[in-house]
Amino acid sequence: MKDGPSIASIAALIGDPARANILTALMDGRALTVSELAEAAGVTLPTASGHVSKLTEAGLLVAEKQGRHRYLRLSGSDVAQLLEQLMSFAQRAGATPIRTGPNDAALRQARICYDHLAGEAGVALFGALTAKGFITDGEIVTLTADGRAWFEHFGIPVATLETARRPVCLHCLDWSERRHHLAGALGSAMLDEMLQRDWLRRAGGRVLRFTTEGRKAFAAEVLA
Amino acid sequence: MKDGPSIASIAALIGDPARANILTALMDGRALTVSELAEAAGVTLPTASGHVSKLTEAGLLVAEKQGRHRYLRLSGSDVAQLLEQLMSFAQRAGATPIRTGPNDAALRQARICYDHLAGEAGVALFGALTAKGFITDGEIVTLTADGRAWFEHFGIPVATLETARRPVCLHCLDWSERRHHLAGALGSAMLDEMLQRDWLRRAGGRVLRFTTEGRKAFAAEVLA
DNA sequence: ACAATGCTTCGGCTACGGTCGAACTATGAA
DNA sequence: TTCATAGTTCGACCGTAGCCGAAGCATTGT
Repeated sequence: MKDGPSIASIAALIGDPARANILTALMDGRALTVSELAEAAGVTLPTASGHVSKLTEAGLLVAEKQGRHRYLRLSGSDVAQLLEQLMSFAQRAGATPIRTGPNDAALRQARICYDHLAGEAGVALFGALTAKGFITDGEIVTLTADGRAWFEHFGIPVATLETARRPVCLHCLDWSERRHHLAGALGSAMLDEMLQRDWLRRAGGRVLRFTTEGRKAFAAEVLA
Repeated sequence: MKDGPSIASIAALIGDPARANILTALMDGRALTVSELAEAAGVTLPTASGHVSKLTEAGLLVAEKQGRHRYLRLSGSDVAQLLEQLMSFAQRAGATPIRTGPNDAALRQARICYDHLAGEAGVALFGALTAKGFITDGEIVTLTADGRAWFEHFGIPVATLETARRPVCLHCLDWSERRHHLAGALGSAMLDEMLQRDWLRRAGGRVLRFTTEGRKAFAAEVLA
């Protein structure tokens, strides 16, 4: 009974613990070397090398050679989205006793999802933007005229973003909140700008932490 | 480096060929017995039984006992959506040479995705409904007043649907078309109505085939 | 009560795939 | 040229998990 593309191979690829670790380690959108991935996955270098080649062959990762290093990143945000979706299942499945780690709470509050803001803060941002009518919340999220003005004023060169091939607005399902947050070029630029302003900082892995001033400013300028 | 819920276990669950077959066999939304699943997956009954218990334990399937039969179905449309998303990867990954089977073309044209219409026809339906302003194409797809009237006239008791707990409108990503199609209670009711009118018929597995009259009527009454 | 059917559990077999150490290649530095 | 570091490939080891046949429950039918 052949029925659509065979999902088994791709799922099995993600299903190995070491490879899953590699993939989640890359979910902050940065590119890591094979050695770094080996450490992240808790395996030796040769093992990681094998996994990486399988993942690139399947198109989940892309490699970029630079000198004697090989930098690997997720091939696109769609991969990140798939992983987030799997997380949302893994969570409620409760197959694992969910021994909520120390940084788990931090992850829920604010984290990087590929290249944009996720977690409570990400969902709050998305909600505020739609509530104010800056974006229309749709299958294809679109930017309104008001929104364009606001983003420009915020310091994001919207016009420049639109010339690129990448979709400006996208949404992405948040595994911890089970609601959408802003992705796409705009989501990426928004996160960059907030990091630039030192509203929040990377705190190891995917965790993002607000600075005290940043939290205030975020509430006042964006959410309010 | 603990980082979010562990996706490996859930992915590994889907990653086994026999289990993947079981899951795809259930993607038409119907409930099948363990024996039927065993045949679909190409394994013996004891083997299938073991797989099924793992899948139910993980919350991907739900069981319903009826006499000495045990009917199994996907636990929800979100599972179907996850599977469709995996298919979209499996497809472009090209890990498998994609030897496009005979019914592959048929699958692309019209098929059942859990309980609603998918494939070219499903995407066309969704497009037509949005183009006419019957639904707004959003993160949360909503039904407009015009749309409500149209669906009622088409023979779908919208008010009744809204009393149920299930969301009326949802979208679902189509693996073959890479665009959204209509899901949710409305999508389900729409498919039921079209089957009722004999516009299309189940043709084995998930494949749907238009009747000649059905194709005309669909084009005239819905797409036009 | 007995047989038949649908499913689960058990025990044992097998094989696939992940893992590592060691050897090899390639790039860059001294 | 020589050494050091990053990565790949190879060979061997091992564990896990899928698979089946046989036996055991449970439910229905006669």
